[in-house]
Amino acid sequence: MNHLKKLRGMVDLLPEQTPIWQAIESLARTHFVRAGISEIRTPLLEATELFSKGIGEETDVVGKEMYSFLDRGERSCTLRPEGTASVIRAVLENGLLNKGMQRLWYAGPMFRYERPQAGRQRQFHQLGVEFIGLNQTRSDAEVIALAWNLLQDLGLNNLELEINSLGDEEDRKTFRSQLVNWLQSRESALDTDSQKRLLQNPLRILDSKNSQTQALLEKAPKLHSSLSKESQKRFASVQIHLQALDIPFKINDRLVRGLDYYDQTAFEITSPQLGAQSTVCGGGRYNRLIEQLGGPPTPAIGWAIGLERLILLIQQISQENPSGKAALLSKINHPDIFLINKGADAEKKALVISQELRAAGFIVELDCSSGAFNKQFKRANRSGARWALVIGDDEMRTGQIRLKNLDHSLKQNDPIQNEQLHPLNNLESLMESLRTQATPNKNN
RNA sequence: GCGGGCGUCGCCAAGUGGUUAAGGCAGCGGCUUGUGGCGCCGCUAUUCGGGGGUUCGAAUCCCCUCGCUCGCCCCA
Repeated sequence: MNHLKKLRGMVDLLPEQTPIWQAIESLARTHFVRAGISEIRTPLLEATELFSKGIGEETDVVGKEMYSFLDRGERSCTLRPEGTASVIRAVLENGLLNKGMQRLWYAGPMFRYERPQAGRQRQFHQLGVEFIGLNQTRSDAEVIALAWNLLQDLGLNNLELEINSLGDEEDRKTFRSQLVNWLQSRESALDTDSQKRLLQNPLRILDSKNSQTQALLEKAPKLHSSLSKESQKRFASVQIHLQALDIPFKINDRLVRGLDYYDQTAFEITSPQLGAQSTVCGGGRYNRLIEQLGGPPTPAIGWAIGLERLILLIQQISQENPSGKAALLSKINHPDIFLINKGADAEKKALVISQELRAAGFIVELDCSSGAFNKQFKRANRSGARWALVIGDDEMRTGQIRLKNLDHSLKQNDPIQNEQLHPLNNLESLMESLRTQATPNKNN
């Protein structure tokens, strides 16, 4: 077992974990359908240039986290580190903007070459939304509400929505020079990372985790006060709409986000229960990106949810409250019927019956072991199935199939409910009985 | 890229220099050729992530390496 191991930062999703993924995906899909949002699927692999141009050369994602390599034609390729750039590329390349504004969602794996830690992997999964061609502040609120409502519907309490306005390019330019001026005279008080950023990306200093730097920033110039009248009005309007939707939020003056393309509204949804990597959902407006990638000037806004972090949260909340909504999501589909069978003729008949029952909509597990009956019963019990259906030589002889309720509590006291006989050649009465006595699966 | 913690069976582990590496769970087989929850019995690591060294003797000490994990940076 030493050789065939997955690469660092890659993760297998095992059968017991996939139900929760499916539950999230299906709930998300219904939210998107209701909101008139269509799915888009783009390649995992893109030309490196798309991301360096789109996300920004100076960002950490592009500078040190891209999963890049040369293909056989010596082209530089990169496994997508995020979804937005690819979606915009696809929209432009396929002329979708000619059909008007686009409301899109996507889901799938993303790749960043970083050291893994809790809530961070090299291959991870995002679920994202992009509204392209809209600049009204109502669309900001709608996009945020979409994320918020989905997370609520997944049973997540305890989330915090933080919003900020980064203003437009002009606003940021004036703020940047103010901030740099102010900080330069106090450079020695900054932590070393922030000192480096003073030259490269000074706005990022604002969300430094260093407490001394944070204390210093208390007195620094505020981004808010550099916003133009229009940007301020815009931000106020976003807030009014969020209030109208009863979505609680906090304004975080320090929220700047690490991708270069953000403009105006930026937001994050975090959970205090996640440890160091606490952001579940991040997003914002990006009104310049499309032009930057060669398209017509087009406003847009979007977000992405990190699915691994989301699932981490759901699992924590499920533990705290095993009967809550979040806990129901990881429910496993146990079979309705476990088919116990032994003997050449019986096994052939059982195979046929299993198909008929499945065609009728029942979840059926067929035991193919030809093993002793007591072994098969043990497996039936473990499978979590509600019913055991038994076919052996005796049943073939009498033409009666045996249906047993596997519910433990019924064993001794109620033999009638515990075992029934049904004709082998006409499954109608069996199916009828299964339907009318349909009970929820035991074992969650 | 930089720090901290950890690597003994599929999982959880005891063992911290002395001759056969506890135990529990799961798995398989039996008690019980055709009837499940319980019980009892048996089986399942020539080997302690890998390599090298010290020693009469190493899972236990030293060095190197690989992997996992948490944190920093940054992000979902």
